[in-house]
Amino acid sequence: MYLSKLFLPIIREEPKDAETISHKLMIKAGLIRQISSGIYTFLPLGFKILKKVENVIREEMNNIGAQELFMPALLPREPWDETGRWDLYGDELFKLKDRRERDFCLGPTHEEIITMIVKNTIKSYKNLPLLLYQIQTKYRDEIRPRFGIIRSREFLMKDLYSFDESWESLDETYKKIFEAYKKIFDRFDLKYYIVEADSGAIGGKISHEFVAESEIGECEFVICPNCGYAANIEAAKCKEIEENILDDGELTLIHTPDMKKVEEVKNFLNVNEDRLLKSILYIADDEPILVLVRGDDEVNEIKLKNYLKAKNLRLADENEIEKYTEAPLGFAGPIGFKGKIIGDLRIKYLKNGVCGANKKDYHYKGVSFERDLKVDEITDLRKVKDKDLCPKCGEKMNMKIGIELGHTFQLGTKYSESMSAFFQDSNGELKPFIMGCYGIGLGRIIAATIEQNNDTKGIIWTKSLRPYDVIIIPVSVDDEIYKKGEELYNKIKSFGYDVVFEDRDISPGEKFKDADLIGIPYKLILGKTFINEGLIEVKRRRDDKVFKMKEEEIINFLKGELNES
RNA sequence: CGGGAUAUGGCCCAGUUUGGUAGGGCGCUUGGUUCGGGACCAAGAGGUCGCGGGUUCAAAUCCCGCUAUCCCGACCA
Repeated sequence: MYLSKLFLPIIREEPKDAETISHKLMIKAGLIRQISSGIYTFLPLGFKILKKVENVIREEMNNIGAQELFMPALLPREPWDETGRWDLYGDELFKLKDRRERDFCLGPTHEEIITMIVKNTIKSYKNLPLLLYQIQTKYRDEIRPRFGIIRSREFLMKDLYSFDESWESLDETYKKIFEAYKKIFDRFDLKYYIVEADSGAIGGKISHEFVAESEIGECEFVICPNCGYAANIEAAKCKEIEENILDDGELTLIHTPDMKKVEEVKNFLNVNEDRLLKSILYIADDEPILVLVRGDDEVNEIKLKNYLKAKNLRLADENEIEKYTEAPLGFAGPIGFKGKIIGDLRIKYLKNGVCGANKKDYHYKGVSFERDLKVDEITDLRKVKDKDLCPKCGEKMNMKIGIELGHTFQLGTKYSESMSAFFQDSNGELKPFIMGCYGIGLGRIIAATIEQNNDTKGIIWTKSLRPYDVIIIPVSVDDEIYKKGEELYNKIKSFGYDVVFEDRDISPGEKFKDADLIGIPYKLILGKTFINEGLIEVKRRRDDKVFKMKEEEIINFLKGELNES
């Protein structure tokens, strides 16, 4: 490729609408252009890299016997009604109508569609397990698109679906895919964590997220430096912390006018947050439930929902609070509360604490757990925090964020049952498929790679994503040098390397800057070294190391370098 | 959806307080010089100042409404 012919709009200025490194660099280096919020065009260079991502994933999918297919993005409403997701998915689903006013949506994921296809095709256990995947554009109307292509509304995803005859067989399938995923992220030279994720109240048992190490990102998780336990914040468990706080006090009703929030009560009474008891009223499938956590903790609603096995869980509104606690918002408490009360493990150690009195403008102080509270159930309900104890080994865990690259999920029969997708087992009995689904965000792999590999000059591509192997830069416009460059270009190309020839009539500095920005791993520089010594300089992007060599040594050098790193 | 900010040539911005001929840098075109880390000189092309309304002799600038984009938060198989 002659650089003058490449559609490569490089920008010198910092793009004003980009904050994160990968977003800025992708725009500056001419990889992407924004079209609308969360919607991007991949320009030729970006698209070339995207294709590389795609091919690595495709290879590893094919290696485990998964078969590629291609489903539409424009989908009719009916299958979504069968599983209830037309409504459950909510505003995140892009909905539209055709000219006859029929409802359609743009697919955010394809469980319904794949199930529809398989149920009408596979009737026997003899055809299982079955692995089907596609690499296709997904649409999600995200509340807040962010970080360039990391959270966008249209994005390319590899989604794989598995169909098994039993849970045991699914376990094996899952393991196989899990290993393929590790291979994929290893091939991209990404630093990543494998994190336990929430599997939801219905169906699945196991779910994992593959999270790229990064300063930015939206996946919050904890990791134990001792045993390696890692879990998404939504799913993270923690060990009970045994702690002794103060002696019992005398239970007293105190006037706390207008003190509704933990912060206000804390300041008013001059006590620490950990001495307060937060009482939060939830409505779980129409039943009011008072949830107790310590003042400095927060309720993890997913844990709560899973524990209660509730289909619907939400915070009570103000009217419901008045109705059930007989006091306005801010004064709910367990003492005298008539409904079900469940508490977090940590409140067991509460002594001489403070809680709402179910009476406007009043709290109790001197509250002790054992003496004063009647709690129906105690379990782990709080949102894990930095330095909480590991549920496996008891060490202090660290909180981290990162970029979620992939998610694997055992679904079980959630979709097969609601859509009546059955096969006949070896006894001739009808059974629902045991399913799994597994996704990888392709754009995020590019963004995460850039987040992990860059310097002030630009992107430093890793092995499997580099858009080109080598760029040939004739430094001066000297005719002989230019011709030599062109000759070298043809020669190296003939050995199968992906080469760019810098043929633009611009200053040397700009040639170097551009090559560094787009991150080409090796620059072959023809200039004064060549004129004076007859040698060609090879400069490595990764560390700026310069190697001078004769022309005939170049191919061997490249062979060694490019294959190894 | 709450809070904050922005919108002026392809890109980055100044001009708005105090209304009076729309500016700079980068990029682009042409000619010349230059050529080892974002060169220089000269001449050019390119703008409904986000959109709609209002005030005024006169609006990028003042007033009202709307939209888009970004950031923080809430939300998120």
